[in-house]
Amino acid sequence: MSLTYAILSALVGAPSSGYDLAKRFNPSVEGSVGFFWNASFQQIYRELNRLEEKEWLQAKSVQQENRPDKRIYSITPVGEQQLCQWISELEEMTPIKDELLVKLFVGHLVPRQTLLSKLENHRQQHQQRLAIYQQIKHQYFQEPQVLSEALKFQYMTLLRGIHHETGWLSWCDEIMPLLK
Amino acid sequence: MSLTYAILSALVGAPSSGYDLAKRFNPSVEGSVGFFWNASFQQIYRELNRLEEKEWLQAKSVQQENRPDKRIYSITPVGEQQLCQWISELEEMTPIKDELLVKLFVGHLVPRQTLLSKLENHRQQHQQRLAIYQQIKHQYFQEPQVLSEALKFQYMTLLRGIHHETGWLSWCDEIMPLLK
DNA sequence: ATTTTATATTCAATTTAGTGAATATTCTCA
DNA sequence: TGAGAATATTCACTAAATTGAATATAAAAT
Repeated sequence: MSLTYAILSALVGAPSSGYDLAKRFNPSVEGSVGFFWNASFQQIYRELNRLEEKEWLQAKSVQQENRPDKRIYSITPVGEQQLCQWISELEEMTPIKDELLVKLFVGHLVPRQTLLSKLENHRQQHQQRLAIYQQIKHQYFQEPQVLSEALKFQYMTLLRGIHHETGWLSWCDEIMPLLK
Repeated sequence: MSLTYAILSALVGAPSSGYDLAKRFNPSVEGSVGFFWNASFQQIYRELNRLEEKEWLQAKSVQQENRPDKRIYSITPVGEQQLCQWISELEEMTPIKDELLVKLFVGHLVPRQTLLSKLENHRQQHQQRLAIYQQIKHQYFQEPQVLSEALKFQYMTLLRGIHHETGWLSWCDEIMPLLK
């Protein structure tokens, strides 16, 4: 259900085409909803059509000369009202669901090197993702206390990404010695 | 696809009924797969039937006197082989998908107190979950260096849970002042 | 001139996940 | 004795996610 609201949220203050949205739903784009939600372009276009039909979004066709024409979606008052209501609802903690941990749980069934390689690989990926987040932090959020309201909230989600990645790194560092 | 393998993993060395499995797929049961995967009992029974049909699992009916009869599932050699092959495959980092962060991203649309209450609530839930994990750690994993191979891997997944919760707590502590 | 890449979107099919309702047995507690 | 809780499982429906294919325009690269 949340893709609905993730799209609505992404469009608040930033009307976008499906194509642009799809890019923003990718985790390595700055200031992006990709920090905390992701979806394929097919999912996004489908959801945009549903939301337009419900009139939570409205679309404006834009003729372009240098590229194919596109449709820019923006949130309607009804959509914003629905979004606000959803925000106010109670939500549960998101449970962990992670393939790597399933694999590790029965790690004794495979050679040690298999898992060690996986962990080294994951560690590196988390390190890279963290570097992206840190770069965004330094570029756009040098002085958090002077940010606009809207940006302050985006900064908080970025911080969540940073804590997420540092948590993975410290875990890797703690368990890799146990594996050797 | 991973529920398949999460179930296979859960049954390695611990044949169980659907009912017992369903309990183990709950995050607050010690030594449990619930640390890193969760599923409803309906999902689990359905998947057990599929896996029995594929002969990755076999079931043994057990008559009981004090309770309704049950079927105990255990992994077959084919199932274990499939599990090992899946473990060896490459997996991606699991992207974050979190409702609370979607809500926070557009937090400026609602009163501050709404989000502050949510954060306090989440902080408390993560704190409680962490306490459960710490308790399990102290009870079963006092001396990690002397654990059996199988238990050492389970310990690593428990540590992941601990890092996950501490990461959430430190994030809450960092952002809550920004919200006030 | 042709291929590739980027922009921009749609449709169909399948798989996986999630929810609600229902059934049956036995124990415990009032 | 009857209600409720715990054990044990199945069926049906709906929603969400995944995958593959397809179409079209225009720029850039070979």
